[in-house]
Amino acid sequence: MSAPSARRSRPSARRERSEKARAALFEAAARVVGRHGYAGASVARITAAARMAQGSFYTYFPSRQALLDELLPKLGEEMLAHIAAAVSGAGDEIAREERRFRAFFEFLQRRPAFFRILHEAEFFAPRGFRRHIENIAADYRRALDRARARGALAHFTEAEVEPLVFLLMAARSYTSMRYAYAPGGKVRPPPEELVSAYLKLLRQGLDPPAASAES
Amino acid sequence: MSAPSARRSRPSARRERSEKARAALFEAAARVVGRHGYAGASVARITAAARMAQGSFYTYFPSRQALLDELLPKLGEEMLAHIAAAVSGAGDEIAREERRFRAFFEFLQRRPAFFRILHEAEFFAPRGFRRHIENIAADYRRALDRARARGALAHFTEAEVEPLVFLLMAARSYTSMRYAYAPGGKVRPPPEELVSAYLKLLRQGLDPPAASAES
Amino acid sequence: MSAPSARRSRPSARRERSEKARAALFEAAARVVGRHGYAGASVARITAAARMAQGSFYTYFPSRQALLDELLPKLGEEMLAHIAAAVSGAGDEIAREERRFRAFFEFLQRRPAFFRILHEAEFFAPRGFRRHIENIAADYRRALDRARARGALAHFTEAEVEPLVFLLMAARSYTSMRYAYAPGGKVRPPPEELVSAYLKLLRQGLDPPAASAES
Amino acid sequence: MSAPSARRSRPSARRERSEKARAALFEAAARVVGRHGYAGASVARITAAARMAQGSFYTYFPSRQALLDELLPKLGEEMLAHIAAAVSGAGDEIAREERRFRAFFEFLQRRPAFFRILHEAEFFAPRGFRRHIENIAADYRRALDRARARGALAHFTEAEVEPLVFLLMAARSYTSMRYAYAPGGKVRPPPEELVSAYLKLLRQGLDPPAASAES
DNA sequence: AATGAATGAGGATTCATTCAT
DNA sequence: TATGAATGAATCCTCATTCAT
Repeated sequence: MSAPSARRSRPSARRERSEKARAALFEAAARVVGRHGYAGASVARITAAARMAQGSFYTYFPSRQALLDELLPKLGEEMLAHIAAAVSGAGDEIAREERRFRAFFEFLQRRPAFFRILHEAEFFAPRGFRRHIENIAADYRRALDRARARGALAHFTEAEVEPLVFLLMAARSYTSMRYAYAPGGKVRPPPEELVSAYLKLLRQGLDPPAASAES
Repeated sequence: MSAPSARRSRPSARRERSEKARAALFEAAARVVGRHGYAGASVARITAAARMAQGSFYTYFPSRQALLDELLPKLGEEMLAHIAAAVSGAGDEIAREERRFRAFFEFLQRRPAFFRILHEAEFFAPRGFRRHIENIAADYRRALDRARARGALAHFTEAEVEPLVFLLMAARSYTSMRYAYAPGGKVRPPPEELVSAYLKLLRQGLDPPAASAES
Repeated sequence: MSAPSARRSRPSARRERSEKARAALFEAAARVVGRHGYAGASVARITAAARMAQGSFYTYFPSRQALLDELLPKLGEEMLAHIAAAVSGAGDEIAREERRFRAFFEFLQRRPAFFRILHEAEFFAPRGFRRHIENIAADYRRALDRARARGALAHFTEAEVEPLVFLLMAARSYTSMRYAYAPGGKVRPPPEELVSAYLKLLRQGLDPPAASAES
Repeated sequence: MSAPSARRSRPSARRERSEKARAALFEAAARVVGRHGYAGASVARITAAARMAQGSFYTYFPSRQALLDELLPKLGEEMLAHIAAAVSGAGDEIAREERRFRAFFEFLQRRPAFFRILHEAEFFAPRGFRRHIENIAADYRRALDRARARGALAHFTEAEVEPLVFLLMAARSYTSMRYAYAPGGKVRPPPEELVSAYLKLLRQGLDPPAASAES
């Protein structure tokens, strides 16, 4: 009764359409979360933004949470790429960290939705958040390991590298909440005092060497 | 139109009972948020935990949000007191910061609910979160100003002190998410590597002075 | 164990205090209904306006509804008095009705709360509304009966007098909703066209006598 | 991205079912308001009467109020149609008004719920009430303008026509409260004395021409 | 595969009335 | 008698998910 090839298109074409729809949902979700937060990212809103029927959502994702949990890791990769590009070719490790720090804020500005997605994910998309943190931390870890191979960070033990990674991540993530976010979803560049304070901390610690020598 | 005081029970007795009920709601809310998060802290659950009728809630708080917003600042003061006690009498500024850092983690362990209350507040009780951050930052700020008066932190400019405050707050807050939280609401002490890495960073920065000189 | 006369004041003094409190609640209720409508006239608001504890309300009235039901009849008597004063000494029955009509609108302006109390009572205080209507109608009825005794309204049968009463009440009550109410609880005087149209209707009916003769 | 029409049931089938559900809610609401009043017309009751889940309500109406506000204008059009049919072909303007007056009461009897819906709407569905009043008044206005074009109502000025409209509306609306409503939601026909008194008023005013001349 | 209507549990809040003090 | 805290039923609305078409 049915004529298979006539009735439906080639499997690959189907696959393609499917991928497109998934991607559209992603895009829509990012926009919606950026504007309304995870809590406001109802399936209704997301599908509306993707110009799709509400029910169709469940063809592409098993649940609302599943999509939300993929959101951050996906954008996180963009962020990593952006930072990697910024770092390439910099001088000593602190110069490289400065590039990373600034690049992080640049990325926030370029992709303002990312700010909200990143910061809310911890509670609204915890699986996604963890995956993202692991991705970023692993990347950072590789960078610091290479730095150590080059002789830098010499006074930190092997076991201290991971904590160090989180301390550096802390610096940019936490301060971005304080210094980058402006009402209305706007994202500002970091004030220079923040960058310089950070760099001084990285170069010499809390106190100048002389002071530490005397103590 | 008003009656002599002998005619009805001391107003103070009522006041007292009232205070008790309010306090019970606070306690209950802290417990509930600790276990279920802010999102799960429905008025129904909170009043049930306080063994009280749902409607009674509104005798003590104008809204659910109002209570939730008071939660963190209140516990934050406890935290501040705990840290202040721990710091008193320590040596140089870095030793003091070590005490603060450790005391922060101690407090998390003593008051496991605080961990969740602190970290979720940013999104579920933003007013309370901001008040808390301001309280903590102001306190920190005073500490660093005193340190500078004693000659420490000499290479930071006046304008860099506030950023520095947030960098220090970042260190403990962000790493606690990674190192202190264990599933089931358990809170662990920080690994020694975290503390030592932090202290090295504060003493000498990323690279030992010699190394940085040579690079 | 008790010394009666020392402990409490004379019964009449008590009665007096009690009356005062009741009156205060009335006043308060009228104010509150005027501003917030019956629906917004919660016991809490009324007692607050009367500077009294919520619970005390039930010493003076068996229920919220009981007070609300007394409100309109009470104010209605004031209104009757006002209208009666205005009518006294006027000429023919239509001149008298003009006085009543205008006096009704004057009263609404003098007592703006009355407007709302009157119009909402039908649904929120139906017993009070019915009592009020009966009072007004009975008064009107007496006036028309006297008019008939003077030879006016000669073409109406005895049985048509009551309907007539309601037709006259209709005119002022219904048109006040349309022409007297202004947003913000303000009450305006009736436009002259309303009064003149009404009087023409009363003097000659819809069509001038000549016209009706010709038809 | 959209599918051929053969693939799923005709959209019209869905549309139809949807219309049916909306209509069912209307019907249910009219019944419920008729019996319990607007205040008792909870979404729970309405949906129960329409044999539908509570949540489904919001597929068809954005809010409870939105439905309630549509109720009266909708029924009002039915009423207008009923009255228009009754009036057609009557003689002079007063004969026509008699037809309208009687038709109004007939409609109340045919649709007993309308009585309550009409009278409570002023406070519980004010937007709907205003729309309804405007509809009715506009219709009336057209009728009187036509009458004037035919030479009737000659002694009223242009500016007095609108007030006149409201005086006529007043007559039927207000007296229906008194004469048509019976406990239990029953609606009675108007007593003949009401009709005759009304007509005498319209034909000759309060006093017969002779009497008024003599006074 | 796509649609969008249907579901129903769950949540915050209000308020008349009761009651212990 | 006066107080004001306590009660708990009732209400509107949201939304993830399911399901018939």
